[in-house]
Amino acid sequence: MASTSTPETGCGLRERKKLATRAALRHAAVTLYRQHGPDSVTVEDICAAAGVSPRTFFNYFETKDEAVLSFSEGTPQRFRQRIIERPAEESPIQAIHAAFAERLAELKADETWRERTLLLREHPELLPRLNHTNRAIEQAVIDAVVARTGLTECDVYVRTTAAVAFSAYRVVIGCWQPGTGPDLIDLLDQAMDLVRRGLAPPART
Amino acid sequence: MASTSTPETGCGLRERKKLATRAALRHAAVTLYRQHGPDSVTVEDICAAAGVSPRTFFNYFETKDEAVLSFSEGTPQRFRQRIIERPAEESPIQAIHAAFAERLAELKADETWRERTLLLREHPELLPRLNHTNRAIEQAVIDAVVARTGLTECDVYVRTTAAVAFSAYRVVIGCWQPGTGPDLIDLLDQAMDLVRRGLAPPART
DNA sequence: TGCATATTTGCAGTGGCTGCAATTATCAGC
DNA sequence: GCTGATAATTGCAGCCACTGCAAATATGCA
Repeated sequence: MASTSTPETGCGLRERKKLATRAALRHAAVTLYRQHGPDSVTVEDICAAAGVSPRTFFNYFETKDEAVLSFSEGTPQRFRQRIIERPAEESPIQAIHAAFAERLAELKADETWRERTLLLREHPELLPRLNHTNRAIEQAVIDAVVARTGLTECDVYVRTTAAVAFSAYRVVIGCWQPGTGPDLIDLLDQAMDLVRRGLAPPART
Repeated sequence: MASTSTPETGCGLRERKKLATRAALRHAAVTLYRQHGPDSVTVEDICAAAGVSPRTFFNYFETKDEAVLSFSEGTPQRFRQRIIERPAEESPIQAIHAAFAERLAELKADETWRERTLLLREHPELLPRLNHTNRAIEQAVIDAVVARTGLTECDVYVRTTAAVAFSAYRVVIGCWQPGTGPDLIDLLDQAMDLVRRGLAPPART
């Protein structure tokens, strides 16, 4: 449990209880969302399943969906850092590609992430509500490109690169079919290859 | 007024009244949003300004934001059609580029669109809530690429092309500075050029 | 004019979300 | 262990977005 939380668990009882409550709420929310559909689950239901009062829910999450959709703290920062730390000779898009590949390799093994991915496939109406999270990550990519190039945040090259790379990343996750289809990383390579070639149409078979 | 509505105004009084009410609600919503900020405006406020009952608001729009953010009916279909009708010798990305350029040329002249653009600049917290609209347009682009290539909707090339092109389009609108900066269409050409070159880093000056 | 049909409205209710103040649980010093 | 400072949980009252339903009103048409 709490697999999306930062591993440095505080030693105090208080800290541990908070982590546990957070995890319980997350788990209850995902489970109930998958069982009954997002709109048929109330905050009250989630709290009943997690054993806390409804009011407490909003001490942990700002919105009902956040219990299901939010990443662990620091995810955008880690994206940024990873891209920045790639070898200097890589072009921005290459560095982003490599950083995304590293990240996907981790996520493939993360049980919580896989469950959330399933949930999003079962209830696509949730996708729009991911926007808050997505924007944070896209901003992280922008920051990283700024750091690598010295250009400004408003530069068209900077913004286009970040937006294009991130949309390829999302496409890949959207196309992925756990189990049956090609591997996540292979899909990412495929999409990034298309981008590198300027989206030239594929040869007809 | 009602500049985002389809021009074929029905001749009957009923039709005209509905159009007028819709336009009044839209106008009141945008004005109040700009004056007081989206979260300080209630549906009741909007209805008071438009002279209808609060219950009526929800006969016209599904959510409060929709009065401000939704496009006119048929916008996605028109996007799709425009892309499909480009000359067959153009590659998908070229066809999308051309269709987007046509669309932007229209929008530049649309008073309502400019006002909404200003609103989004003043209150960026609204951007995530555009997702509903954005997804409809991206789907239209996907459909168009499917029609042009005969590939399936789930094909990685199809999805990547649509997502990348549309994200470039959004970047352009986001970077645009009405009045002071470069022209919208020039920005689009710039971004699409970057995409065609596979986001190769710009030459250092 | 008068009937069929659309539109508007009021009303009652659900549920997300918030501020506040009271209660309960943890912690640190002794 | 005991105690006061501090933090987390909870209940409560309330705002507001949004919905279904049925009554009232406006429009279109014969």
